[in-house]
Amino acid sequence: MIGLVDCNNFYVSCERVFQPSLEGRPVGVLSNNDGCVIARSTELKAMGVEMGTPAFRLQPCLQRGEIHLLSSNYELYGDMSARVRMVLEEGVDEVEPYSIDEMFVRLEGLDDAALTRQARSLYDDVRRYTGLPVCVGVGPTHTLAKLANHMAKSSAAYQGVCILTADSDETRYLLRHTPIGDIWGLGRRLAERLALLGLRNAWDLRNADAKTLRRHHSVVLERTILELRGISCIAMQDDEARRRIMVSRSFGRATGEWQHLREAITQHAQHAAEKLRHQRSLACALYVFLKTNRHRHDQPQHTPELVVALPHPTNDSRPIIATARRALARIHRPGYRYMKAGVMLLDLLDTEHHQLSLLDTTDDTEHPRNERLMTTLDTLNRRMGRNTISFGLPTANAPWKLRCGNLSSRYTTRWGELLKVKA
DNA sequence: TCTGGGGTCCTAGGACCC
DNA sequence: TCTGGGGTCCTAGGACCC
Repeated sequence: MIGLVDCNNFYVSCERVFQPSLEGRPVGVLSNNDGCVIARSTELKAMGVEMGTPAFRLQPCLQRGEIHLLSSNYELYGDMSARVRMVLEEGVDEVEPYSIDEMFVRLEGLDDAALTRQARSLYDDVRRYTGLPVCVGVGPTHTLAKLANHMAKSSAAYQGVCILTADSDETRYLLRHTPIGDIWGLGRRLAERLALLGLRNAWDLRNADAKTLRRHHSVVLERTILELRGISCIAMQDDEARRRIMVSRSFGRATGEWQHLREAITQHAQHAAEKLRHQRSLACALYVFLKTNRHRHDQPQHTPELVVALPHPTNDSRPIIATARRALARIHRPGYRYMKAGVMLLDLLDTEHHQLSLLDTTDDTEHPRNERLMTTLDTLNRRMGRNTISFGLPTANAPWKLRCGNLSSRYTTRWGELLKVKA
């Protein structure tokens, strides 16, 4: 069987671990730049605040003190996620992180009673050791585990743990009451198209002809149908290496100035290179883009982009930054007010399997030195905080820097920001 | 005034090969 | 008039996820 451990209102819960006064109150966490709501506490959801609501629309509630809005603190959330993973790894053999707040676990060779005990103990352990509330869903396939988790979350009767078998009355009942759009992997588009065929809920789909639907739609749909029947089609993924690495941010204020754009791209290229080294990969190419503010219909729009090859496969920040800057120079057009910039690393290779290029002119003795330099850089930045050492010194108060008006402390990753306890 | 930042997989169609 | 039958690789774009 496969379990899905999903943290409840993850970002909000991370904040509450260190600010217990937020417990029981309507709390939202905002996207970068404090732009819109990306996580909501149960209380905030109950007030009718939708995902993606722009922060400015909530100003009245905020000023009346009815709600709390926090800037997002990814350093904290990332670290809390790693802790959840460690707790799960104590309890089960195989953990597959699916997103920052969800992890699949493999639960094999257990009878019904043992399965229930195991799921319950994962539920208790994560809460006890990290302070985060979770729900646990268990099923014969990823898709059914996902559904079970949804049930555990939405009905208090389950007390946070729901176990579904392929062919029980309970499963049948739940499938009948699950709209197609709520099934993992099937979105709004497909739901609309399937509705035309009279298929409305998961039970209809489970009993539909998988081969025909594959022909008219896609193999993804066929797999989902089989998964709903309890036939596992989605493998656990063990390789953690990403195939693309993207770093992009909206700016705090729009800017068209070359110097500012160059700083933003430099910073993004640096962070991307850091991520690249962390997963032990090399990039062969990169992609750079700029965007103007698409919500400003009164201003001229420009969204240039460019893919360029790197001189050779590398994870060294310097050629990556240099290439990104050259690409920027080619796409930047004066006279536009840009609102977002980004760098994506492409065609990633595993460091181990890399073949040195005949055309690579770097002296062989340079490679180990460059590697040591990058390793030192990463170690310092990891220990002392990101950007302790960086290429180029960004302008103070540059317009491209993020706005984050209500950022909580990085309680678990910065010595200077530890929680203070008053006696 | 103010609207996020990442990812994945699949498909269709073009270019090209024998 | 008639104009094969495979195959691979690459890319853009759609759909979906959190």
